[in-house]
Amino acid sequence: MFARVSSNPIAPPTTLNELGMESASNPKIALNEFIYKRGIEIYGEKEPADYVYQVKTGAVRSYKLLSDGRRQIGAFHLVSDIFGLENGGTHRFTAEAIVDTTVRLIKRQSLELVAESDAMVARNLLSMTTRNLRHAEDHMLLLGRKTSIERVAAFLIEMDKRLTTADVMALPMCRRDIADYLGLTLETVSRALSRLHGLGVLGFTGHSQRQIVLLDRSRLASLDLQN
Amino acid sequence: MFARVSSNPIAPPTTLNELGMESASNPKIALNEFIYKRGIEIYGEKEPADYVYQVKTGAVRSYKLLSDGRRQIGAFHLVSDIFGLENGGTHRFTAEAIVDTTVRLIKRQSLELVAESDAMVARNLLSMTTRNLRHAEDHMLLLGRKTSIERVAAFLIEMDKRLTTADVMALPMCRRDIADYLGLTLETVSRALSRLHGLGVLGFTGHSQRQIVLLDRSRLASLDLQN
DNA sequence: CGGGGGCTTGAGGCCACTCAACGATAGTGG
DNA sequence: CCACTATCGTTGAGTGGCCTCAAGCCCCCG
Repeated sequence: MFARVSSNPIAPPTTLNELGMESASNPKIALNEFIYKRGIEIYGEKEPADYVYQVKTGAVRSYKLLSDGRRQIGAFHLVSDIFGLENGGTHRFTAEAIVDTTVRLIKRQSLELVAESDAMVARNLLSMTTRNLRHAEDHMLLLGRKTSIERVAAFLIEMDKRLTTADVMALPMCRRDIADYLGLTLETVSRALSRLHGLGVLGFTGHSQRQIVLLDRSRLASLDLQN
Repeated sequence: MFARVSSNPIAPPTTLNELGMESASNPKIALNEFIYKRGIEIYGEKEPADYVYQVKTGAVRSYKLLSDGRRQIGAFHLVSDIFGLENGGTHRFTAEAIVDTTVRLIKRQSLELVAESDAMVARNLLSMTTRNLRHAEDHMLLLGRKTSIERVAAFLIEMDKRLTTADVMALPMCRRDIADYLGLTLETVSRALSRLHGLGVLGFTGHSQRQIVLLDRSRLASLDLQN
C-alpha cells in the first residue's frame, strides 16, 4: 500500500548518478518518483527485486524479522542513499519508510542491461555492493562484541557523518529503530543517551529528543573502541 | 612468517575456477601454493591486499579485533573457499590458519587486469562479493537478535552444509573460535552443545569433541528460528 | 481537551559472562 | 614409547549487564 505520484513530465534534473546512469555514454533511463507515507512498506523480504531505489527526501529502514517478531535493522537509508539493489532476484530485507519519503526508482532490468555493455556501470554495481559489505562487516563487530555505550556512541558517530547539515543532528528514527539497529532494547538506548548527556558529550535542542547536538566528538569517539 | 612451498612444476590440475580464471578465453595465470602452519597469520587487517586466496586443504578464520582484545570472527574459510578478495586496496580482516593449511594464491593485479576485458570474470567478482554480503547480512541477524542456543544451532547447520563428507562433522576450529564467531563466550558455546547433546540432537564420536554427529537435523533446525 | 505514541526512569529478573576447578587431549622431548 | 606439559573442553558458582515490566511525563494531533 503506497501513494503513487505521477512522474514528472519534464525530465527530472537528478538521476542515479552513483550508478553511472547519467554518464554521457548512456541514454537516460526513465526515472519515476514515488512517495511512501511514514511506516509504509516499500518492499518485503523475499519479494522479487524489480526496482532499485534512491532516497530523495526522508529516510528508510531495512530489516529482517524472526518468526516471533524480533527485528534486526541492517541499515538506515538517508537522503541520496541507494537501496534495494540485489544481485539475486529477490530482496534480502524488508524496507519501510521511517518518515514520509520520496524515492526515485529505476527498473532493475534496464540497469542490468546497461551494465552489460557499460563497464563503468558494472564497476559501480560492484563498488556499491562492496560498500554495503563493509558496512555489514563493521556492524558484525558492533553487534557481536561492543557494549551498549559503545554501540550508541558508534551510532551517533555514524549518523553525525551521514546527516549533519548544521551543528544539530535531526534523527529521523525513533528509539526502537535505533535499538533494533544496535541489537539492544529501546530502554537501553535511552539510558545510554542519558549517560552521554550526563557526561556532557551531547545535548538536546529542547524542541525534540531526536535533535541531538554533539558537544564533544573526540570524547564520544573515545567511548567507541575502534576496530 | 610462513612456510613457502615450491610451486608444482607440472601445471596444477585445479585453479580458481569460481572466478572464471580457467575459462577457455583466459590464458592461465600462474598459481602458487603456500602452506601456513596452524595459528599463523596469512594477512593482517589494513594490510595492502595484493593476493586472493583459495583454501586447498585446512581452514582459515577472518576476524577483527578491538583495541582491548575482543575479537569478532566474520567468517570461516573451508576447503575450496576463496577469501581475501577486497575491492579496495586493503584487507578488512586479519586471516589466520586454524590448522595447517595449504592455499592457492593469485595476484590481485592480474585478476583485475583480466576482469577488465573479460565480462564473465567481472560478473564472478560481483557474485562472490554478493555472496559474502548475504552471509554478513544473515550473521547480523544472528549476532543482534538470536539466543545462545539459536546461534549454536545455526552454526551447526551452517557447518553441516559446508563440511560434512560422511555423516560425521569434523570441526577444524576450537570452542573459542566458535564463540568469537557467534558473539558468545567459549563456556556458553560448550554449555549449548551439552544441552543439544542432552536433548539427543547431536552426538560425539568419542575420539574428539570436535567430531560431531548430527542425530536430528529437523529438531536442530527448529531450535534456530528462521528469518 | 482528551487520547495515544514516544521517551525516560526505576525496580527486579534472567541470560550470558566471569572466575575457577578439573578432566581429557594432543603435542613435545627425552 | 612414555612421561610431561600446555591447550582444550566441561561444569559449577556467583556476578553483572542488559532485558522486562511498569509508571509517569511530554508532546503532538485529532
